[in-house]
Amino acid sequence: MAVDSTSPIAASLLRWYDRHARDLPWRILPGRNITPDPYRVWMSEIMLQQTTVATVRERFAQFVSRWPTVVDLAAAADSDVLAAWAGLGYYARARNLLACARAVVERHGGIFPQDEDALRALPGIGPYTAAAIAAFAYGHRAVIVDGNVERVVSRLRAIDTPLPAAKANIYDAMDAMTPAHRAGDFAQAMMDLASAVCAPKRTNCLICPLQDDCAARRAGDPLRFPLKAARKQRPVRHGEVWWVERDGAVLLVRRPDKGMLGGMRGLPGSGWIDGAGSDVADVTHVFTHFELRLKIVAMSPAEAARRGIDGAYWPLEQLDAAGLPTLYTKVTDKMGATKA
DNA sequence: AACACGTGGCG
DNA sequence: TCGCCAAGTGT
Repeated sequence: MAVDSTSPIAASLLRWYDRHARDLPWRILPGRNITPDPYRVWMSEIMLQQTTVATVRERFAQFVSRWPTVVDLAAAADSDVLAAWAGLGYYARARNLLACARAVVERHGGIFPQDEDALRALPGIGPYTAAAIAAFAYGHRAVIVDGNVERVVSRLRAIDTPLPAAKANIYDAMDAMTPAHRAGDFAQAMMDLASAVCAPKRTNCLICPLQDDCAARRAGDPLRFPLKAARKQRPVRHGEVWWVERDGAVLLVRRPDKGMLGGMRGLPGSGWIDGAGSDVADVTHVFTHFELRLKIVAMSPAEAARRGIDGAYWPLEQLDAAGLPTLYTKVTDKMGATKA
C-alpha cells in the first residue's frame, strides 16, 4: 500500500496553488498532465536570478521568439545575445547562457539533462537552478531553495539564525516539507505565496493558507524574519567617459570579458578609481557594491586615435540597437543622443 | 566564507 | 529620498 508522504504544509499549500497559481509564460498551470519545455524553464530561471518577474516577462518573450530552441541560441552570435540582454544586468548570465546552450548542444545532443549533478556542471547553473529545472521541467523531486523559499521557511519556522548562516537549516526544513510528488509545484507555490502573501516588507497573514502553521505569526512579528547579516557600506568610485563624435556617430568599445559589464559594448573612458574625485559628476550610477560618479569629457576623433582606443563608430540614430548597459544609456541620454 | 556582479521598483 | 530588495552563480 502506498504511503502518502505529503506533509500537512505541502497539502495546504498545493491546494492554495491550485486556485492561485500565477499564469507565467514559462509555466504550465497545475492540473494539466504536461510539463513545460526545459529550454523555456532554463531560460526563465537564468533571467529570474536576482531579477523581478515584471522585468523578465518582456525579455523572456523576446528571447524565445528570436531563439525558439537551444539549438538556435547555440548558433547565435555572441554580440547579438549580449546586446539583447542589455539592461537586464548581471551580464555574466548572458555569457554563461550562450556557453550553456553550446554545451547542451555539444555534450547532450541539444537536450537538457534531467540529473541535478549534470545540470550543475553546465555554465550558469548552480544548486537552485539545477533543482528548479529537474523539478519544473522533468517532474523530479528536488529541494528547491531560492530567496522566496528562504523568506517563507524562515518565517514558518521562526529561524533565529541570520542569513546566510541559516541556509543549511532552511534547506533541511524545506527538504522535510517537500512532497514526493509535485515537488516543483510545491516550490512554485511557495514563490507565489512569497509574492502575493508573504512579501519582504508586507504580509497578509489573514489570507495565508499556512497561517496556522507559522511560528513567526504566532510570535506576532513575521517581518522580523529572515534575519540578515548587516551589510557593508557602499564605496564611491570616480572616472571619466569619453564622448567621441564624428559624422553623426559615436565611438563605442567592447569591454573586457572579465569584470564589470564584461563583454558588453560601452563608451570609452578612464578606469574607475576609489575615493576622492571631482565632486561634479555628470552621471551617477549605483551598482551592487559601489557607486560610480562619471564625468563626461568630449574628445576629438584624432585624440582618440592617438590614444589607440580600439573601438568603432556607431550611428547615433541607431544607438538603441547597440545594446548598451544602463550606465552608458544614462550618458547617451545626457548627451541628447537618443530621441526620447 | 565572503565578495563580485546590474538594475528598477517600492515603502 | 534612499536603502532594501528580487526565482543566484562563480571564484
